[in-house]
Amino acid sequence: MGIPERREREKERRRVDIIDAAEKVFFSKGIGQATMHDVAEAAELSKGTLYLYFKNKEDLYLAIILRGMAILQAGFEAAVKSTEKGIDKVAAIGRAYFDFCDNHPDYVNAMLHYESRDAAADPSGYASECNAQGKDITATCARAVQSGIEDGSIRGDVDPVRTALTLWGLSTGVVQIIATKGEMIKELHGIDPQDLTETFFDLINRALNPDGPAGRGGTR
Amino acid sequence: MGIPERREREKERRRVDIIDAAEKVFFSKGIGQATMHDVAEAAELSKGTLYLYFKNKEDLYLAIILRGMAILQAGFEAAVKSTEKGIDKVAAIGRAYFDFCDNHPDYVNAMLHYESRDAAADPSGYASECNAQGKDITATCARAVQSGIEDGSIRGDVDPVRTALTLWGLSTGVVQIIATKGEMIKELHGIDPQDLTETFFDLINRALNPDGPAGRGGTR
DNA sequence: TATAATTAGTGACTAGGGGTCATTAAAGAG
DNA sequence: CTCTTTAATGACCCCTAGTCACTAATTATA
Repeated sequence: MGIPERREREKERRRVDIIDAAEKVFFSKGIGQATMHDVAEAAELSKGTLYLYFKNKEDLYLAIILRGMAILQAGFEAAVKSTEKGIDKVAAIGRAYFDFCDNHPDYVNAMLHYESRDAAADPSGYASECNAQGKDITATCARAVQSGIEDGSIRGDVDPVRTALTLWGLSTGVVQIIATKGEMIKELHGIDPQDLTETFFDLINRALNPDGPAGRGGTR
Repeated sequence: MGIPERREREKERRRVDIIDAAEKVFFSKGIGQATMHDVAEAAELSKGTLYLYFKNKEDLYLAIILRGMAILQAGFEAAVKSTEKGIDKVAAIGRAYFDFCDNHPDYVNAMLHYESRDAAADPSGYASECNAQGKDITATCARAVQSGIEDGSIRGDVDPVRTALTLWGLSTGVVQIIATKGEMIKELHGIDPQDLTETFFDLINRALNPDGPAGRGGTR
C-alpha cells in the first residue's frame, strides 16, 4: 500500500514549502522583524500549521541555516577535490568560504546570527542536525589539513583537527567582521573588505608554510 | 548655583545604578530571558523610569557592552605598554584579549551576541559610543602593528591597519568558537579551548615573522 | 511662607508576537 | 455510508517592550 509513502512525501513537500516561505520572509525582513504570522501568510497556511512542522520559530530558523550549511559543505567538498596539494586544498576551502559569502549573503547573515547563541541549548529538532552538519564541515577541513601534512605542503608540527578548528574560527571571524563592520571600515579607513580577505590568506599562507622560521614551539 | 550640577550628578548616578542592575539581571538570566520589568525591580525603580534613561532595551544592553569594551581597551593599553618590541605588543594584546575572556566571560558573551547584529542600524544613544570605542580599540591594535613594522619585529610588507583589523577579526573568531562551541569541541574531539588559543598564537606568530618565506605577494 | 513651575518618577495600559488547543475539514478504512 | 485517523485552522492566551496621563517632589518666584 503506497498511501503512507505518498503522505510522507506530501508532508516532506509541505515542510520544504514552509522553509522556502520562511526563507523569503526572514531574509527580506530580518529574523527579528519577521513574524510567524508573516511566514504563515507567505506559505499560505495558518500559523498553527507551522507548529505542526516546526517546534518553534528558532527551529524553523535552524532549518534554514541547515540549508546554508549544506551548501557550504558541498562547496568545501568541491574545493577539496579541485586540487591535489594539501595546502592548496586548505586555500581552496578558504576561497570557497568567501565565495559562499559573496553568493549567499543571506545565509551567511543567518548563520552568523545564530553562531553567537549558545549551541548546546536544546539538541532536539534541527539543532542536532546543524550540529552534525557542523561536525562534517570540520571533518572536511581537518582532512584537508591532514593531507597537507602528509604531502609536506603544510608544516608537520601542527595538529590537523586543532588547526582546522582554529582556521574555521579565524575564517568566521573575518567573515563576521566584514559582514557586520565592512561598511564602517570602508568609510573609516578606506579599506575594502576584499583587502581583509587577502590579508587573511596571506597571513594563513605564511602560518602554514613548512619553510617558515623554526616555530617557537609549534602546536604542542 | 550648584543645583543643576548636583542634579546632573544624581542623574548620572542613577544611570550607573540602572546599568549595574541591568548587568546583574542580563548576565544571570541571559539577554533573551531578562525582561525590563526584571531590571526595574533590581534597580528598585518603575519600568517607565528605565525609559527616561535609556532609549530601549537594546540601548541599555549597549551601555553594558560599552563597559566591557572600555575594560578591554584598558587591558590593550596596558598590554602595549608592557613590552618594547612591536611583535610582543601584538602578542600581548592577543593575550590580553584572551585574559579578558577568562576574567569577564559575561561581557564577552554580551559582546559576541551583539557583534553579530548589524552595527550601522541606529547610531544614536550608546550605539555610537560603542562604535567610537571600537574605533579606539582598532587604533590601538594598528599602532602596535605599526611599531612592530618600524622596529623590524614584524615583516614590513603588511599594512598595519589592514592587519590590525584582520587580526581583530581572527581573534574574535577564535574567541567566539571557544565561547559557543568550546564544550562541544571538548566532547567531540577531546580538545581543550586553551589548545585553540595556543594554535592561534602559533599561527599568527609565524604569519607575522619577518624571517618567514618570501611571501607569495604580501598584503598588496 | 504660599504658590507656581519644573522636573522626576510611576504603573496601568496598549500593541503585537510567540505559541496552544478545541474545533473543523479531509482523507482513508471497513 | 459510517467511523477513525490525520491535517489544518484561527481564536485565544500570555508575556513583554514600550507609552503616557498622572502624581510626587523639588526648585524658583512672589
